Amino acid sequence: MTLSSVEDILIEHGVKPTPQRVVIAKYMLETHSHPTADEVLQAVESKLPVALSRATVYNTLNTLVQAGVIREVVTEAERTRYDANMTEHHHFVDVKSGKILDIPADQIAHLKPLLGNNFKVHSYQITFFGEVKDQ
Amino acid sequence: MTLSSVEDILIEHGVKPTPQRVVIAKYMLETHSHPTADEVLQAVESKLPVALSRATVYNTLNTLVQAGVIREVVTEAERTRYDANMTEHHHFVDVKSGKILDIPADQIAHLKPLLGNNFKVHSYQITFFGEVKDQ
DNA sequence: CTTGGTATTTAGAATAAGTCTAAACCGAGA
DNA sequence: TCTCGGTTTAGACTTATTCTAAATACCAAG
Ligand SMILES: [Mn+2]
Ligand SMILES: [Mn+2]
Ligand SMILES: [Zn+2]
Ligand SMILES: [Zn+2]
Repeated sequence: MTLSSVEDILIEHGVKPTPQRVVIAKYMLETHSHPTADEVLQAVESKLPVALSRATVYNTLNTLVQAGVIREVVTEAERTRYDANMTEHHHFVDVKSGKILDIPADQIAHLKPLLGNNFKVHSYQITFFGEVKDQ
Repeated sequence: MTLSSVEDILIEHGVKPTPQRVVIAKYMLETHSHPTADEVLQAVESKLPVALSRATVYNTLNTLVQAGVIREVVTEAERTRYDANMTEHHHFVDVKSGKILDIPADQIAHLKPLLGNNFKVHSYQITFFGEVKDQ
């Protein structure tokens, strides 16, 4: 992904493409690792000629979430992760490695999930967000 | 729920029933509110003749999780909630009130969830925990 | 009952993710 | 070139949770 195509994506989403934002968005759009803010900082700071502040990483990630470029992923209480895969999908956490894999939504259309034989599901959790009408 | 029946439950789970643990477990077993550690502390401290330490609340909640008396619920990044409902179920977060409701697992056996007309689902997330076989 | 060892509790310090603040910086116009 | 609003920065701050070290409770053996 070229820097200028990342710029285009930011502009399309109404985000002014500063060097910090471009480099962070580029990293998010290329990785599949569902990184934490700190992982983004580590991965990206060497790509800029100036120092990159932790505050800027958080500011940018929050801006990108607001703009609909990325989303937050909450799989553990300790920290938030970020994900540029905006297709409807869920997550599979490998408890051994901690790695988070994407599961396309249509792949679990029939519950008692048959994800394929490569996944051994210990447990899963569905969390709904919405509104309750009565009381 | 009587104090001694709570004691029995703790003993059955291999947890020594101290006054602090009994009072915390009793509260957890009676509420349906998926409280945070701090909410447990608030609700319970007046029930003991001695001061109750935050550390004891966390120690006890962690002990009860380990023992299988309660479980952790992670619906938001900011803090962990606790739940004594150990039946297979998921959670519905009312984004207006923040309240968390239990959804029995069999109630969503057919996806594209029909929870009944009292729930307006904005979004939902399924998180699997398990092991991946290939890489 | 004593005594000593182990588990538990406690207050407060420490840790760590995330936010806030105030000053410096930057870039698009006037 | 000058100005101004938006952005970035370092570091302080907040807050949930854990850690620490001392005090306490409990219990078994003598
Ligand atoms: Mn992906
Ligand atoms: Mn319940
Ligand atoms: Zn994802
Ligand atoms: Zn529940």
